Amino acid sequence: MSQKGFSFSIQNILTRDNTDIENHIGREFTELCLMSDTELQNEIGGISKRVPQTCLANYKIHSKTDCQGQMPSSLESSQSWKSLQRDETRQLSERCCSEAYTVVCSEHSAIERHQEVERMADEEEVPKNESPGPRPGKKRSRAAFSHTQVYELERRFKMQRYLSGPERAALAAALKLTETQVKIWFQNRRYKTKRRQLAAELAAITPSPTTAKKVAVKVLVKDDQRQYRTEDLLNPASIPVYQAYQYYPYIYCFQPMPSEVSLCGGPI
DNA sequence: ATTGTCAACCTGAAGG
DNA sequence: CCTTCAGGTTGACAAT
Repeated sequence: MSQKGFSFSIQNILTRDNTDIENHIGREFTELCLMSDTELQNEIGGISKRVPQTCLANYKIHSKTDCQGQMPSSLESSQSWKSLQRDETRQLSERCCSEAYTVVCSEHSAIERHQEVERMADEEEVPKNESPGPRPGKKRSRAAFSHTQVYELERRFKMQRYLSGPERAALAAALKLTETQVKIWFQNRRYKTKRRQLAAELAAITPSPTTAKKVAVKVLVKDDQRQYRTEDLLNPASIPVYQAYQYYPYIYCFQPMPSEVSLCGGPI
């Protein structure tokens, strides 16, 4: 069975369409979800080097949800499921479980409750009117939005690049995010789009290094020896050109500089 | 260890 | 004054 080049799509996960995955792996979800972590790793670990852990977790959670409504007791005690609920793997489980699990389960999972408690704690620490600056003594956190949240945000962004206040509030409520998170996400997304657009335009007009134009330059110093007299330098036409250097339009920026000085007009 | 990604954050400007 | 924006930076995290 060849598994090379196969990877899960978010759509697979969101729509719980397991057919593709099962075809590639040659096993059913229900079989996989009863395996130990090691067995599962051996079975499907090589499918995607890029997101093995995420896939594994999604795979397992999917298996779990597909076994509803009666959860097999073997699953309940499954090592990976238990591990997902441990603190050290909380982030992984938040990322991978929230959407798949909550879609199926009407009651809140332990993970969701954990998220809620954490969110409430955060809101208590930072009053709503206060600007969200760095909190002294507390490490900056970087939430990882779930697949569903990102999918919905992207979908909405495709439709409209800007949200009104009520639209933002509605979307935030629907995705269980704060309005600030949605606002920042849209800001970052717009900036990202612009950056990529600029990069693409730049790439279109910038010649590649292999096609860089070669021009002649004069060699003024060689082996620490001046090659020309001062009067020669005042009369450049007398100096023969050296052909071996490639032309880089911004090469004048790359002079030896003190460490505090940045290149090309940075802060001095 | 390095690199890429991205949510969070900062600054300054604009608009009400 | 407050909010939102663009543009940029920071820092956490995962992949390599």
